[in-house]
Amino acid sequence: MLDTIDKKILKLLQKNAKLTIKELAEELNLTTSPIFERIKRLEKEEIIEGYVALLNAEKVEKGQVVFCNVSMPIYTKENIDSFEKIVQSMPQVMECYHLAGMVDYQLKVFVKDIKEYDSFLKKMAEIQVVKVHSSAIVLHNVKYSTVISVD
Amino acid sequence: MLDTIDKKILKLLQKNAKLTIKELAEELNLTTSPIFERIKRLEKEEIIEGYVALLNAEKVEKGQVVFCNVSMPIYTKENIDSFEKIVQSMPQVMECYHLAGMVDYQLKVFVKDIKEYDSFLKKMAEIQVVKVHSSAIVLHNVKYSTVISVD
DNA sequence: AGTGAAATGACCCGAGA
DNA sequence: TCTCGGGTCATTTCACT
Repeated sequence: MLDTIDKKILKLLQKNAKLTIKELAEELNLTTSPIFERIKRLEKEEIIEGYVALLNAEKVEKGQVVFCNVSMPIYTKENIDSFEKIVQSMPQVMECYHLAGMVDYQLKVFVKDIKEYDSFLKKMAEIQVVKVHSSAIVLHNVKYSTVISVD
Repeated sequence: MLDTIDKKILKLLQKNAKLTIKELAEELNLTTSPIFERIKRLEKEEIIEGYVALLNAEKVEKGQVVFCNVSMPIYTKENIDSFEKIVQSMPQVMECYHLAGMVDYQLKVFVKDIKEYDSFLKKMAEIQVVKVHSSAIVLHNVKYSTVISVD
């Protein structure tokens, strides 16, 4: 499905989506046309999901990351759907995973500071179908990457 | 520091970095020049950290997400530096946070399947300065976003 | 699947309000 | 800070290998 050239294109575009087709072509010893066609194919097959700008969270006053662990005491389809919809609409929640383990869900939340996280927790408390189990405050970010290894 | 127009530009580029300056200009009822200048300023001030392509993890055979929680029994500067460097060099580790709480670090790991996670755990076991405390398998992804709310 | 060339369109900059 | 306009460069398509 993906040959060596495709993988190299994906590796490079994951690091820098602003690389021109010409630059990619030079790097991979090809002309622009095949690179162009390959990128279009990777987009069409949705291997490339999109291109986004990444911001510095601290510089936009969302530098505090907190993980919020919640459980769902009454585990029904209605409660699952309801909770997941709410979470998807909350802009502070960057990520949410349904886990196999002690807690049912883990939310990664971006806030300005702990005070703002306190407000967030109050909103969570209003969601009847889940109970906040615990919070884990991030002291510092060791690694954040969007680059998936395609080797 | 950021006015309404800057915030709108950031909001749009976080969703789709392929928007042309012309399209942004039309959306915001301006000409291309001010949009161009503003984007250059946001890049220079590193509010925009970069532009990346996002891939579909399942389609590149990295569809299994696992959170790996580790603790560091002997908490010294040397051990911290050593561990953080190793983590940063591991391509399976997408994210790693130093936490205030029961466990010291949480790693978000992308693997093909549980078998591949088993191999990963064996590598973690070789790192002398940390002990794997627990793993949380992701059943499904409820939300994943790179868009930070700048309102 | 690749090259090369030509048209289309985006980026980028300077002059002026 | 903005508009307008033009030169330069990247993207996209196509005929051919």
